[in-house]
Order: sequence, then C-alpha cells, then structure tokens
Amino acid sequence: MIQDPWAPHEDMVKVGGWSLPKSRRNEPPYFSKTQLVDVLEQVAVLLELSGANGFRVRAYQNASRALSSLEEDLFSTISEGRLLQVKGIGKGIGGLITESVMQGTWGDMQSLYDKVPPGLIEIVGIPGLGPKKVKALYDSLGIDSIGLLKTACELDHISSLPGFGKKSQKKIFDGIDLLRRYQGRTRMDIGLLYGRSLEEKISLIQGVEKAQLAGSARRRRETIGDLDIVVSSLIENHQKVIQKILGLPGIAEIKGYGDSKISLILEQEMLSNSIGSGALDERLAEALIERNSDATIDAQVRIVTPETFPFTLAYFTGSKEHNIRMRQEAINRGLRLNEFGLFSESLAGSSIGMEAAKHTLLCSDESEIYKNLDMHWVPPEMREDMGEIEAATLSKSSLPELIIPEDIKGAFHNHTVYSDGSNTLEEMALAAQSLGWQYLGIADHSQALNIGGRSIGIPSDVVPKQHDEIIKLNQKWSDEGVDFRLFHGSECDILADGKLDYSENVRNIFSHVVGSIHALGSWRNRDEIENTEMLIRAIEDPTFTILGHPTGRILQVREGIPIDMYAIIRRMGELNIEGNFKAIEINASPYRLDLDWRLCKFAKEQKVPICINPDAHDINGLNDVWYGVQIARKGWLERSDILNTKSGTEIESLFDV
DNA sequence: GCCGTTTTCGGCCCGACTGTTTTCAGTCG
Repeated sequence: MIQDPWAPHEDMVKVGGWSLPKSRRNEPPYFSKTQLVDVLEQVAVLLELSGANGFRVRAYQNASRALSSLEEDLFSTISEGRLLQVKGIGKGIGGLITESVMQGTWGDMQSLYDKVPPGLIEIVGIPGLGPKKVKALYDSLGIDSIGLLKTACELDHISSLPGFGKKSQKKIFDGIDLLRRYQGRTRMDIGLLYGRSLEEKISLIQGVEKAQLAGSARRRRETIGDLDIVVSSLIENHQKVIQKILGLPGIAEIKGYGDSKISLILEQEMLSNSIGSGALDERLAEALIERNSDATIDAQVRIVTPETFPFTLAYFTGSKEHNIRMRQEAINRGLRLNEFGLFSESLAGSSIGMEAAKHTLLCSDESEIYKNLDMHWVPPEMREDMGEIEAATLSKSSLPELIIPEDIKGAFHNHTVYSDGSNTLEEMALAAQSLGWQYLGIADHSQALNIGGRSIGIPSDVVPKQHDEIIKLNQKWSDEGVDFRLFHGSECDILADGKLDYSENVRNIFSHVVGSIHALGSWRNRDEIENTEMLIRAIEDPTFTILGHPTGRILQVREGIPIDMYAIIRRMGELNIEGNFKAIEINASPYRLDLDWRLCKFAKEQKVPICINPDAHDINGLNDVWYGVQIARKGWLERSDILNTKSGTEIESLFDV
C-alpha cells in the first residue's frame, strides 16, 4: 500500500460519492420512479467496480432503462402486481423495487454502497481505465482517489504491476489532466458545432468521397457524448486520408489510430476557420471560446470504402439499443449484420470482420439495409429502440411522418424589452416575418418574477399598455395586407401553492397564458407527489393555456423539479377532452429542450397539443426553434401534433381573438 | 440478474485497438 507523505492533500478529499436516497414520506410510495431509475443505474456501476459478472451489471442497466420508459405510475404497477410483467425486471430487481417503494428500505444494497470507495467512481472516468483495471489498482495498491493515482504514477509504482507497463502508466498520468478538461457530455448546439466543423474539414480532404456525422449528434440527442464521423474513401487512398486527418488543426490528442479508425480529442481550435458556418454559429463559437477555453470533446473517425459506407454509417449512428434489435432482426432471417455488411450466416461461415463482409448484400444506402430486413428506413432521430423497429416493419408500417422546420408558422413564448428581452415588440415581429412566420406570441414575464432581488416581470398596470401597442401593430399589418399578427400572451408564474400570478381580470386580457415555474426552491424541497398536485391545480385554472418549460431543467446545470410528468400529461389530456384547451411546450432553447423527447409520444397519445417555443429573448433567439423541431422529431411528432404549425387565422379562432 | 423455452439452464452483440505478453485480456464504442 502506498504511504506517500507528498500526496497532494486537496486531491485526497473523497469526492462526491453516492448514497441511497432516504424517503421524506411516511407511507408508500416511499420512492418515485425517477429515484429508482437513478439507484439502479448506480448499482450497475458499483457492481462493475466490485468485479461482478458483466451480465448481472447489464441486467441492472436494462432494468433502469425499462423503468424510465414505463409510462404507468410505478406505485399502481406494483400495487396491482404487474411489476414483473415489465420486460427487463425479474424476481431479483423486482423484489428490490417493491421493497423500496412499499417499505422504504433497500434490502442489503447499503453494503454494496459501503463496499465501493467513492473515489473509484471518479477514476473510471480516466480514458483507458475501466472497472477491471481500477479494481486491480485498488486491490494491489489501495488506490481510491485521483490524488493517490497521480502520486503512484509519479513514484513509478504502476508500471511494474501485472497487466500494466510504462506506457499505461504514462497514459494514466496524462489521462488525469484530460479528465479535468473533459466535460462529459456536450449540449447539442455545441456538439453539432464541433461535429459539423470536423465533418466539413474532412470532406475537403482530397480522396474523401463523403464524410458524415453519425452517433448521438445525428440522432439529435439533447446532449452529445462524443462525435462519430464516417468517411467514405477508395481503399488506395485510406492511408493518405488518415494522415491528413491526423494533421488537422484543433486536435488536442490522438488517442489512437489504425487502418480504419482514428480516435481523437478535439479542442476549441477546431472551430476556427470553419468555412460556411452561419453567423449564428460564429457567435456561439465566440461565446464558447470565452467561457471555457480548454474544454474538449472526443471524436471517433472511421474510414471505409464506398460499398461499406452505408453499413458503417448505420452502425455508428446507433443507438446501441437500436443496433442490437437490428442485429436480432438479421439473425431471425439467417443473416448477420455488422458495420461491414449484411450477409448470410451460411456464406460467411466462421470468417469475421472485413473477410466475412466480402459476402455482403450490396446496399447503396441505409434504406436498402432496412429493406433487406423487411423494414422502412428509420429516421436517425428515432433510433432509440422506443418502438421504431415495430413501427418500421413493412407489414405494420406505422412510422410517423416527422415534422420539419419549414412546417413552423409561428411561436407562442417570446420576450421583449417589456420584461427581460432585448428587442422591442416591432423588432421581434419583423424578425419573425423574415423567417416567413404568420404570427408571434409575446409572453413576457409576469410581475412575481424576481431575479437577484429585482422584479423583471410586467406590473399588472402596464399590461394594458402592451396590449394597446400590440393592437395598433396588428391593425397596421392588417391595413397593409400583411398576413402577420402578434398574440398578446404572458409567461405567467405558477406560484408555490399552485395559483397563477396576476388577478383573473388581468389574465383574461391575454390571448394565451404560458404557465411556468420559476421559483424552483420551494418545489425542490417538496416531494414529487405534492408538486404534481400543485402543478395540476395551476393547469386546471381556466385561463391557463400552455405549460412552459415543464420541469425547469437546465441541461448539465440543474435537474428539473421532482414531478410526475406522466400524471401531468394525463390530466392535461382529460382537460382537453372536456373541452378545455391545454397545450404543453417543448422549450426549444438548447439549454433546456424541456419537455423531454422521451415524453413527446406519450403527450401525443394523450391528445395533448405540443408547441415548439424558442423562448426567445432577442431576435436571434427565434432561430432556436430549430432545436425544438429536432426534439419533436426525436419524440415521433408529426406536423399535425404541433400547435404552431397551424396558420395565423386558425390560431386566432382557437385563442378567440 | 433476466429471458426464453427443445422451460429450470445456457446465453446474453461484437469487432478494433492497445498494451501487455508471447496468445490474450481489458477497454471502448
């Protein structure tokens, strides 16, 4: 064991660590679905670090995933004895879930949490160190923190361990700094900026036929893990192309490369000199460089021949879960599917990799791969194994026709100088017109909103002034024969007790009320059940029209409030059936993307209209609607599901203005 | 630990790359 007097103390403080949640309730359900999802995910990591069987680890991951996509209320599922019918939850994990929800205890799980030192969780984040090696370091040298690990490298204690050597010791030492610079996942807007920049730079290399972004970026996840780029090039050009890519500016580190694959870490310089990026991207790039100049993002580049390209593109677009299902579909037809091709098992025999791929069926693009498996082409956004395999099957054929950005005709949640926006009503309106929109809904903050002790909302006695100004502008466009109007709404605060800000009289002035929670404190200190009750109370108010940024999350900054979104959406659906119009927002700001795409399909099934709102605070912010459309597509939504694809006159009659 | 069934066990996706070791285990995606 290392006893090193020079070990840096500040690093030796045990970081973070996980613990089992404690219930704040005194009757079942003691825990919510979200809490169980998190615990199962943690248990999987802890089991891995304690050397458990890999399949057992995966069982916990699968169960976590199964639970997170369970639409029903967890408590009722358990009470009615239907938990074990959920695919992926068996006797063992089902028992744990039942015990925690019904009795508030966690069996002997605490011993697992006690067993694994919290520092190990951090150490597995270092590139090249997985659970097995981390465990080996812990067992042989007692290394349970980044600080100790760094010292052990410096003292050359690692290189002599079995399975390690000089190179791995160096790699670990360098990896500690990379871990500091690594931000984990990256927001969609920033990730796409890097991805498009790399894609473009590679496309311009001589000998490259095509370079295409794949992975979570192509699937438009709200955050992107690392970038995957698939490059098509004739075999004789591969070595030349690889060398050119390795020489591109903006590469912080080359993690490794072979004949067909390059693994890189990119830094900010990748964004400079991007040709053809729009003004919006340039501003984003500038802001990014100012904020955290040494942040990095990982990228994998695959170089393949043109014939192999569609298979590799499909494979690296993922998701992993979608691929597993696709592979299964192939197996069911006596075929084998991988990143090199789709070929008959009998022809391929025992040959593997490129050798087996010589027997592949030719597919000129992705859609032919799907066709060979009796399926329609699945849009990349939908490839999450959330039912798309079934929907794409030719005999059933129930894939949605996804919304596209051009379908958008306006938006309902935008700010002006009346509250915290930086453009006037007219400036915002003109910007909306230049996007080809027929209307813009203004929804400035209501009076209750305080940020930093300063009220930024519109006082109730100023609301009529804004109303008059909007009426005048609308009259002007009407006189000029311009098909455009402003809708005067409000982003009205939902107070902690479930009441709405402003008096009923004031709220009746507005064409629409976007109800949003801003004072998150009191909602965070309450449990999910009470929060859900309060929010439903707000939604039931007759003046309430649209639920704004439903959970209040800021991606990678803060979690949303604890709330049962399924229950909220279910209630909104009932209200719509009763004739009370209630819609839910996909807040399109890339910082939020809230409603989450995983809930879109459910909202659609419950017949709750969805609107894609940019929540713009200036004229450029209107462009964020594009990100919202990506999320809507990911959530299976079609044009007819989205409120702001309707024409200006349709909305006028809906809002009764 | 879960699943499915030729149902109470055996399989669970699979290939590239690295660094170690000298034929392969671990990591990663």
